[in-house]
Amino acid sequence: MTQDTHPVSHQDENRTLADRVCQQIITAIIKGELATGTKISETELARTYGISRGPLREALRRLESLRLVERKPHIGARVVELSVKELLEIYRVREALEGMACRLAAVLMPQAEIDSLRSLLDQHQQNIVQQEGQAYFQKEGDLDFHYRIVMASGNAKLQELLAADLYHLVRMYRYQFSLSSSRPTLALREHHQILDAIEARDEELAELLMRRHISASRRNIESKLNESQEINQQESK
Amino acid sequence: MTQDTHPVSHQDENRTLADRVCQQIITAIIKGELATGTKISETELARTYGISRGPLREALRRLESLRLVERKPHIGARVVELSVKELLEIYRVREALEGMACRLAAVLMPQAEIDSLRSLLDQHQQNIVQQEGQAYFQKEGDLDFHYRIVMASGNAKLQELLAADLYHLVRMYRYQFSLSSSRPTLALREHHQILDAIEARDEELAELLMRRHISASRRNIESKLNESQEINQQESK
DNA sequence: TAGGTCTAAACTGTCGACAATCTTAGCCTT
DNA sequence: AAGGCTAAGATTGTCGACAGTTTAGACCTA
Repeated sequence: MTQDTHPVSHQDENRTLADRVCQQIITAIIKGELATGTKISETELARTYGISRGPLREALRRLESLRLVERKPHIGARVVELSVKELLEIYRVREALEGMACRLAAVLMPQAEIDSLRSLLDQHQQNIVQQEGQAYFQKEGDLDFHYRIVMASGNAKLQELLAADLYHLVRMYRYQFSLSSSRPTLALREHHQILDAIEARDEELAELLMRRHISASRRNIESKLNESQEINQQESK
Repeated sequence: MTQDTHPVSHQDENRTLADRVCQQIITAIIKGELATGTKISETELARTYGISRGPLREALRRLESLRLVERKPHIGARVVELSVKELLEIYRVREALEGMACRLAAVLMPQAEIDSLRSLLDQHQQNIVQQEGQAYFQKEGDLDFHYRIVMASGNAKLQELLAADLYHLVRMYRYQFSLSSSRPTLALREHHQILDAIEARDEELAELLMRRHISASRRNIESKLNESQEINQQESK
């Protein structure tokens, strides 16, 4: 997802210290610079970013609400562990929420936005052909498509849950598991079908297709990850 | 919702100051003791609870992630304003998420838990008859039913989004708008039907019925609130 | 040598004070 | 008199220090 499509406006030097550092840590975590499971020392991290522990704790608390770190009282914060199980859970949630978002978008999305989104898909097509591959597409471009539909739902709660919260985790999993779609052409066709349904103002179909699309992604990931990688799912009491 | 069915275990005197105060403020907000739209003074509220501003800010941060307060940098925190619009948005989200939860529960919920839930519904029946009315039912009992199904989904993300986050807001709206179901008997019958579908392990039907159930609630609220009350939907830039 | 206990170091939770920003009230200008 | 500017007050953001808890390691015991 590109920076400027993001809901939070980043006219950087106006915000609070905790805000900026929080954003930095998010990036570091998503890109894996702070490895999963790492214990985060408040003192040390505060020194690293050149701030006091106060703002840093605020940033950590925000990261906790994004489910990027876990905190336990008197023990400390660690970067979350990724597990196939959780990833699949997230896809169930996305199936439900984005399905609803798509249904609402089918009613509300202005024709102009539909046209614009259509051209975005054409651009994705170009990228697939040019790069002969899946690199760009599933990594950021795919989220752009989903992001736009969520925004078109006109439902602030949906936007907040998906775009502001869940997508951080999705991006993290993609980076760390190197998840690029093994089916970029198929996924693109599905995107077009979804947009067709929206353009036809067929809410029922739009929701159905979006749910199928995400469900297919989930099953794809499921079969791929269950055989190859074996991510350790730690238990924590 | 009763205290002990809650996910966070409250063996009170073991937790941190911010934890306890956070819980207190949540209750105060939900019950309306801190009126909606009220500006929260950190200094004053800290004095009220006899703690320093540090833990209080942590509590406020937590409340922000629950969407019970809104914070703006350098300006302060205020209790959220309630609006019909947001309440309806929440019901859309619930329809999507609880529909999915119900689908999963239809596969996973153990028979013993189904039986237990059935007896809970019987108990609700008693309450409706005894109190000749809707007071108890929709207020806390209804959430108990939904809560149990969400828990039976076996999906931690769903549980977290619904039970830990969204239900606080739902309870707040119920308190403040005095929302008790105008159709307790009908709602109870729907609950039974949903449970029937789960017991029959019919995921498709279970999801459908739950979505209809919540959707009906939404339309009910919609028609009731749009005519009678006129909640002011402030704009904030 | 294995296990348990105790002690010390490290870390998180909490507090009070200072700095930066916003708000408000008064004054001046037109 | 109305509107804008300025300065003082209040409030939030940030910092450094202290207190309580956890953790790690050494020492002792069996």
